[in-house]
Amino acid sequence: MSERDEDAGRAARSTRKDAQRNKKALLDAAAAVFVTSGVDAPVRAIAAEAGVGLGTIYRHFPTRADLIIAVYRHQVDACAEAGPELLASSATPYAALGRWIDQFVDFLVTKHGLAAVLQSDSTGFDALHAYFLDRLVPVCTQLLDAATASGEIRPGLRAYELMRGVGNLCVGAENDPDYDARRLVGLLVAGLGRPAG
Amino acid sequence: MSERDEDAGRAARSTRKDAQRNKKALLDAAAAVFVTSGVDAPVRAIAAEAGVGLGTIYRHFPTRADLIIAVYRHQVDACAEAGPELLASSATPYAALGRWIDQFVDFLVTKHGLAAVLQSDSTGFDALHAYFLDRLVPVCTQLLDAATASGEIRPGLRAYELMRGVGNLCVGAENDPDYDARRLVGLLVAGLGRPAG
Amino acid sequence: MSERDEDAGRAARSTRKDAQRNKKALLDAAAAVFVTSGVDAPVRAIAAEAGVGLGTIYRHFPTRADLIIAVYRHQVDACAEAGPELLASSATPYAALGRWIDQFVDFLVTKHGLAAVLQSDSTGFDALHAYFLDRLVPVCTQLLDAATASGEIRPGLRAYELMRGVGNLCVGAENDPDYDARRLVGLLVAGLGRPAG
Amino acid sequence: MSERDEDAGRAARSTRKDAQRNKKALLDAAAAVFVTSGVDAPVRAIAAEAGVGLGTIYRHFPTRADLIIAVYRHQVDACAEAGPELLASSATPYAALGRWIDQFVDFLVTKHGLAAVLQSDSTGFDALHAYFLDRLVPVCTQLLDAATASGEIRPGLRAYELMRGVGNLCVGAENDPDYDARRLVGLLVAGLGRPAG
DNA sequence: TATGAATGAGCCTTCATTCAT
DNA sequence: AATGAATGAAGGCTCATTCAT
Repeated sequence: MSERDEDAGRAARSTRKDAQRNKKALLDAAAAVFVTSGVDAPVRAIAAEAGVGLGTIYRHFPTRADLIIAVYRHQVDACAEAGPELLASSATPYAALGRWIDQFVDFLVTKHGLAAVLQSDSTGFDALHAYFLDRLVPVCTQLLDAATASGEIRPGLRAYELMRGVGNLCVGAENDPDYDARRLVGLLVAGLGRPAG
Repeated sequence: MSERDEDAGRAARSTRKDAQRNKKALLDAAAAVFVTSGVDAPVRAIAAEAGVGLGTIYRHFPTRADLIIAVYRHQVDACAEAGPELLASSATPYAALGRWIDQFVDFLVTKHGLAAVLQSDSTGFDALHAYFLDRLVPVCTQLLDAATASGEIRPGLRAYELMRGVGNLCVGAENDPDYDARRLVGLLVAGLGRPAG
Repeated sequence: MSERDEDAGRAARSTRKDAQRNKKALLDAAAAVFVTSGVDAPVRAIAAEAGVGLGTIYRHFPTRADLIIAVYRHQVDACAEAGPELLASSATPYAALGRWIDQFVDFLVTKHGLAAVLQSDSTGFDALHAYFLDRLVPVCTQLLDAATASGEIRPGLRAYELMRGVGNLCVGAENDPDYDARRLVGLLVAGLGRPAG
Repeated sequence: MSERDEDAGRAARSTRKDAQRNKKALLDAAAAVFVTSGVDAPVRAIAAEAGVGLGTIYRHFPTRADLIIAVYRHQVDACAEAGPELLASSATPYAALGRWIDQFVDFLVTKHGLAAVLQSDSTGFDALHAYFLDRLVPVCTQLLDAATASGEIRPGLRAYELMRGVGNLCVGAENDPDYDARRLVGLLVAGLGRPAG
């Protein structure tokens, strides 16, 4: 809008496109590297994967947490948005909760090192940690409340605690063929159900 | 009983008291530092905490795995020995399993970073990881089998998976007042119980 | 001629002047430190001498062998190229051999620690050792063969052995005013001459 | 003889014997380790080879040079003593010189790292260096003077320089089957001979 | 006296981060 | 804006040397 000059305008615009392209490339590269080497991967590795310079990473994402948040924001948002939808489309709130947890688990299990971010001591990932919880705890709370109201589950478990538990169960799951995080989460959710009678 | 496993009898490698004191100090220091900074803590930090030189660590524990194993051996052993005892003294096998898991959780929760060792990708801690599983999986299997035989739990969950799950639930538990690992483990064990009817 | 072997043309890896300056400074510093402390000198010492950080060395020369080779490459090349020229310009092949050896000695004597690289047990300098020999042994062989053919020297000595001998005679020469490596090499070459009659 | 007391005597005597035994064991061990790993071998390795404690080495040989000197003293002495004998028993002084050098080479070549001690910059081995030269240079001078007097060799080369040259030619010889130090030393000595005519 | 435990300087190497180009 | 060169802190490890036992 404000670029009308011939040269300055074109330059500014093309620059902006480059920047956007770089940002996208960085997010893709970071996602790929995180899967391979975890969220602690060397910055260089990410830059190399993206085919950009080191400085470009720091320009777009001053801290590592900024990058991680950006990488996973879309998926976190999708997960948050799925909550109400599942509640509306499922037979019971407990069923919705189960499905929502399943989706959350799918997300975590496919992102190496991501589950660890849910933990309280994720040093250096505070912003990311906070983002996760800010976005997801309300949704989870809504599901828990509904299932409690319907009498399907025992009351008392807070969403934060459930999410931490689910997150923890997913830690390291992708590397171990003998460990099925989904199954254990299933047991956890089953244990949450009000005992018959 | 197991106190003398290493230096059985008077033919111990070293009888020097200061050396033994240092070894003990190192184990205590390592335990403390592991709580604070995890099992990847700098060797220097452990040496400083113990008030000994760097070389002293390398003398007593040539590799990091040696140190970690030594730090937790006693407690792992105690946990292993508790299995049969609980089976004998509890009302039902499922109750024994629950108590044994409780004891295991108590152990893990008080030793930060330890739970992480149960995970499969504990790079560089293979020896420790193996020690844990070699020692505890058989005990846990015995308890699970008994509870399955008594019809109290659904069959099919392997001890390794249960222990990994419990271990995971305990990761980071000690630092977060809002997260009660025991409670979540309780839900997991409850979920394991055969649904009434 | 050989100046541009590495960064041939304008498509050089890096055009940054400061980087080139640093690389040059590192080569000079390494050469100087090698004279003082041998080719096993601490990396830090070389970095300090060059006035650059530690990482800069590792960037330009990932391994110590890379650095040593780079330090001496030009001179080795010059020496190799001088062989045929001397053969063409000298009165007899034996005279050419003598002059070539003189040049080689001049080279070695002014680069402390370099002579040691000719030795067989230069642990960790295999690449450098190989470079030296690959480059110079053929030249020396040519000179020896010519001098043998002209009947000026006794046959049988291989170029490798002669070069090792000359190299050895030069070890430590620059630090000792009472030791004249050139003189001793002169005796060696004289001894190689076919006895009159 | 002077120990007559029952306890004190036995103790003192046995102690003295132990000490001698240890010193001998250390010399043998050091000689063996020097052959294997050079004169820079870790002190620990020598102590281990000798089956004594670290402190024992330092008691008997406060510095590394002390140990090296002790290890080679006998052989240096033997070499020194061989000079006059060879002069007396050989046909000509030049022949005696050649034989003496041969013996010296035999000595150096069989002791890894020893030849390097002849060099001027043998940092930390100054005492050893000095011992070598003090002992051998006079002998070598005597041989050179005699051969000069007999007109067999060109005059002017000092004993120190010859010995340095021979020592240098022997550096690293034991590890390289393609390098025959004796042969090269032979050429050097041949080159020393007065040219016919 | 002998032992070997302890110390800590010193080296190597990696990688986050800054900044000249 | 982008690049990647440079920096240097951080951490692992090895040994020479001292000194309590």
